Amino acid sequence: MQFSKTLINWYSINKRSLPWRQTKEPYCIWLSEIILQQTQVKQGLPYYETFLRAFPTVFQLANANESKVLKLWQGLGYYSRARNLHATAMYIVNELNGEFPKTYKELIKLKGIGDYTASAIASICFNEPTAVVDGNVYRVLSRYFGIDTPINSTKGIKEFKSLAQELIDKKKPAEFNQAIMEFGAIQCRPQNPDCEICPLNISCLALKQKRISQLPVKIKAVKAKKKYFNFLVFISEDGKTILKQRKTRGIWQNLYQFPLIETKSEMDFDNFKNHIKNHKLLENVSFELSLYNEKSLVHKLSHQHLYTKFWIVHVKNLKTEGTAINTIKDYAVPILIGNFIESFIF
DNA sequence: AAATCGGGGTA
DNA sequence: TACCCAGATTT
Repeated sequence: MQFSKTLINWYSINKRSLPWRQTKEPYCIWLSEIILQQTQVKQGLPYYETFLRAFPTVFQLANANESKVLKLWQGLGYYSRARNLHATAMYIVNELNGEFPKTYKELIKLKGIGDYTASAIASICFNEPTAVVDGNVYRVLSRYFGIDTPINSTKGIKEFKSLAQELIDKKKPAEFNQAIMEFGAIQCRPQNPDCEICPLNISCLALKQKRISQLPVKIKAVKAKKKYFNFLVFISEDGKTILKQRKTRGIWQNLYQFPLIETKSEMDFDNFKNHIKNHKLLENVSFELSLYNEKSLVHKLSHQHLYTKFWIVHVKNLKTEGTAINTIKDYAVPILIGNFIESFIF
């Protein structure tokens, strides 16, 4: 197959020098693959360095507290990746004597490892010919073969996986898998790819049919819902505030935040002051309320747009234990909270 | 099968 | 704005 040879040749010339390409250590490859899920290389790179420095092997990662892992993950998003990373590290150390499974079939049983990551580790570390299908692969295959099956449909997922599996170079699975992904990231990029210099332009069906900009096809995402978040930033006279760990399912699980009051609409000062007077943290408490941001900060997530206000609540004493303000930087918080903490003068 | 889970980058 | 990113998991 000329397709595979061309890709591998292109890769040998054009691949970026990246730290996880200097090793075949399963721990390193696993770590890099988890970090890079739905994450661009530029964004994930510093996290990879940080994690490897903090946890050089799976044993250090397994022995860490989840809070420490989440703190280092702060800002990268999709925090279930960090929780699953830590849980799987503990499983590998405690149940597998620190040794990684060596096959796709065993790898995919681990928390946080799905079809893509199991294929990546199995091929890169253990030379198993299992094809990876990530966003890059969907794009390259849909264009080159002119396939308009939606890539996020059940049919599309099976179809592209099957096609990639047919195309993989079984003698060089690690090379092929990384080549097609890198090719998608660098050459066959989402917008305005330079098809003039593409080594596959002669036989690319989408180019021939002028459908490059229309492929791959993807089923439309649902529109994000608006939510209205009001954070209570307590400040006591003895230098404490209140941070609470999110234990509910949903976004930011196990991260910390200021006490949150979600409302049906945007709150103004008088409205909100009246709204919180019966709040359990303010019962029989004299407090002085001020609003940090008159205009809501809009924090956009994939499925929610958070219209956020930070309300400063000065009190003499807290009704709970509280957290010393000079230690709040040690807690893993959503970047929305982190940005506030950085800019606010306590 | 569809929804959910982040945050940053691009055009 | 809309879409994308070395996807996985839950509903």
